[in-house]
Amino acid sequence: MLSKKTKYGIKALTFLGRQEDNTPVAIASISKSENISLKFLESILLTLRKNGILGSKKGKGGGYYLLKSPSEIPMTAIMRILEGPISMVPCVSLNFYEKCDDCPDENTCAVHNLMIQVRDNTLDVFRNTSLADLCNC
Amino acid sequence: MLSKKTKYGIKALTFLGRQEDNTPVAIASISKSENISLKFLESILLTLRKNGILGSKKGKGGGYYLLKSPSEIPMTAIMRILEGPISMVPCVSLNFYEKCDDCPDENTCAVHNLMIQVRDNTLDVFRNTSLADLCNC
DNA sequence: TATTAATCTACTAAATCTATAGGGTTTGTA
DNA sequence: TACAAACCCTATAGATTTAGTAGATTAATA
Repeated sequence: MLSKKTKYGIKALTFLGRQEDNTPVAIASISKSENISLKFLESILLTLRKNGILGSKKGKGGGYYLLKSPSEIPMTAIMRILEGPISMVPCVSLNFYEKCDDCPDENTCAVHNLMIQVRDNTLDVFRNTSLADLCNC
Repeated sequence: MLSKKTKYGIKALTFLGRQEDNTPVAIASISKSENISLKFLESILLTLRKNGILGSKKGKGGGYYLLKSPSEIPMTAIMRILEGPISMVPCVSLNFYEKCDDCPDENTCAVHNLMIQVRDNTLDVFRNTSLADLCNC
């Protein structure tokens, strides 16, 4: 299941990507427009900033803005920052690999081999989608 | 993330599918062989039985066994029973649909449209995989 | 019939995660 | 200087996950 954190994050990013110019947008504006709890959104945008997706401006007229053009932001990046691993199990994760405690041999593990397929398919979607694609729908 | 419940469930089913004949296998055997907590596995197998995947036999010489041949058990069924919806958001779920509170219009929701793609790809994998495929690796 | 081996049922519990709320601090701008 | 906004820290209720404990029930067998 997609966490609300990710869902809200994507919605906020899409909202920012749809802005005419790239002037900062206040959290409160996004919160109202997208029906997202203000304080929750605050923490989400903060992690997006810390991970190089967003920039911020403090004080009056401040807010958040995209650091790159939406077409240059792949969904893989967004998903990994907000949701974490794209794989359903750590043992098939490219960026967050971890060995399973219980499994003696990955090569003969049914779950492992199945989840590699799922990962590849999901990855295909996210790699071929940028924030720009989400903004145009 | 795949829950341990699902992971263990799949491993147990694979173990059962790899048996020579279809005589009942005791939970304890599966538990030892697959490194799964006995009582946790017990509850997992119970739900698989209640959902028509497994049969059980009580008393001495009892245990669990597959009700159908592995090739007749699609992974979609197993996943839905153990993990629940295959979709990452309820608003794109075929079997567990729910409307989002926050979203005014699904057709223009970026998350919705993205997750439909993910669902379709994941579904493809599960639909084209049966338990038999997992047993042969 | 007594024993044993197994499933079944119910309750509990620790740990972690999720989604939020509150309050105070800092910084930039008008 | 006043204000508006991001920033930071803490707490927390609730849900979910992952078990563990205790016992009841059932069936085969000696």
